[in-house]
Amino acid sequence: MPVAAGWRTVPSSHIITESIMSEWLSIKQARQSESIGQTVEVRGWVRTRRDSKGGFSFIEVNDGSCFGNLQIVADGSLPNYQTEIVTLSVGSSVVITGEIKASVGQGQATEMAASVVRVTGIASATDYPLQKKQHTFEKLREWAHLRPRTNTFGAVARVRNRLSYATHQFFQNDGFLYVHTPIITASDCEGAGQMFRVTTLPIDRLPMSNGKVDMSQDFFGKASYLTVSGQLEGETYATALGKIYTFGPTFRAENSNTSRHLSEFWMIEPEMAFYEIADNMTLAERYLKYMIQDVLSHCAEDMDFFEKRIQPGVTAALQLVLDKPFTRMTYTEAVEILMGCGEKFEYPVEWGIDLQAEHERFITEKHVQGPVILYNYPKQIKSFYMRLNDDGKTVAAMDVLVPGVGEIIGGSQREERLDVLTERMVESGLKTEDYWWYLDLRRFGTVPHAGFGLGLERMVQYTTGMANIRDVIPFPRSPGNCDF
RNA sequence: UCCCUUGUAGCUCAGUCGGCAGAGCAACGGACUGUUAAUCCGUGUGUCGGUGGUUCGAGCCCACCCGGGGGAGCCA
Repeated sequence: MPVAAGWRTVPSSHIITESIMSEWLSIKQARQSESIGQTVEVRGWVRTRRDSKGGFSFIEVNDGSCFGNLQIVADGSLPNYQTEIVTLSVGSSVVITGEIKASVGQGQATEMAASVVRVTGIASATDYPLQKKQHTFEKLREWAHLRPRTNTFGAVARVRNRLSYATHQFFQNDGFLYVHTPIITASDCEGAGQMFRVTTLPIDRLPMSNGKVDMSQDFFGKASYLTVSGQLEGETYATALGKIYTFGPTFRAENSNTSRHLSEFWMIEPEMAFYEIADNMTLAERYLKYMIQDVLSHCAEDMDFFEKRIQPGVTAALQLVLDKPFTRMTYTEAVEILMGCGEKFEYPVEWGIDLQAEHERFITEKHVQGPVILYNYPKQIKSFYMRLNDDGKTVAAMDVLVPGVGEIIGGSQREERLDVLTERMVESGLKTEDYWWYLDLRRFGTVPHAGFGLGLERMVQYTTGMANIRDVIPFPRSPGNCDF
């Protein structure tokens, strides 16, 4: 057990003379019945205070270690009862020493009988924005610096943390190597939408040459951008070290205003040498199931909250994902189902079109009622690096669709044949010389390989049932919004 | 970017036909022998998103601008 190392809010010169009074427990520990009988210290923020008829007060304290609060019973005989305790407002920070006891009241196993209540910081009740009631998520976005103090955002933060941890566990246990791909890149990779420009040029007086901006004078001597994917760089390490994964921030300058898109988000991209499309699907399914299992077993209290207050049925849906193998379906099969289902779609279905949200939703929510892996898409609607199938018209691409969120994973087997890849690049209007290093992977010891990308925020949405992606990342960046 | 919708007290919202700006919660003051969003009594709360216009008179009507939400496209 960690021992409080003389932590105080007094000036540091005073700390040395203070003796260690009692053990510092997290609220999570203090709420467990094994802690009954101990005299300990807890530190956190006041969630609510209720004054009782008997001349004493209940203070609920939370420190983020778990969903629940610890109920503190502060007796009227405490020296600072009238001066401080009865004025304790929501959001104030406290350090409280007392004995953990079995709770007399309903709703909690333990409570603390306070012997010392120290107030480290008052949150003025008239100024503190968070009230002891529900706020809309839209309002809480305006207070993104304070929203982690609410039940919902605390729970989201813990689930997000657990999903990140589970990601590393899963890949590390499987022998994958964590590779850091660059954030700043000079290659307009994949042509995957608009990129953020990175520059040190003065925007009010750009150096011009022949009527165009002279990029040779920029920091890197050429145009550079924030990455939209670490995939191409990831492939270089996979084709040397076998199985790798990246996990980092990704940027898209698309003017997307939806509940499923961010301008800055976190992506996990495994890339595996000697993997074919079927191996890729198996890995994606194992990975998703591992994360879900991990969250269900380690964030039970938070998941109870999401089940009761955010999206009833979310835990049963996740449990179902664990129990059932993912349905695998070719694009062609999906199109046949959509054309024969009798459903009226806004966008008509025919072979060759990119599937619309309504089509994907029908497949995953109505037809399969669970996760589905669609694969072998028409080559026209997919990227140049995806491996051309023998039929000459489809590529070995795969999307994992889940109910509610839609596409959670996109991936493919990569084109390992130099001649086919070069031809596809030319078709796509890309300059092969810009990708000389990428093509080198096919020139020197080329191997079949595959990989995929998973958007962490969409995974957090899926596991928590949170409706808007802006509420599953601490500080959301979207068009027109870069506050905090 | 397009379509729809919305902006009024700290928060959630009502505001009729264009005629004095109004509820709940929070806050504040008080009461109450163990409370769980405690309860009860009392008190106050305003750049009606902004700018301009119509009108004797605009929260309400008109124009433009800004922000929020939902849907679509793009994708993860």
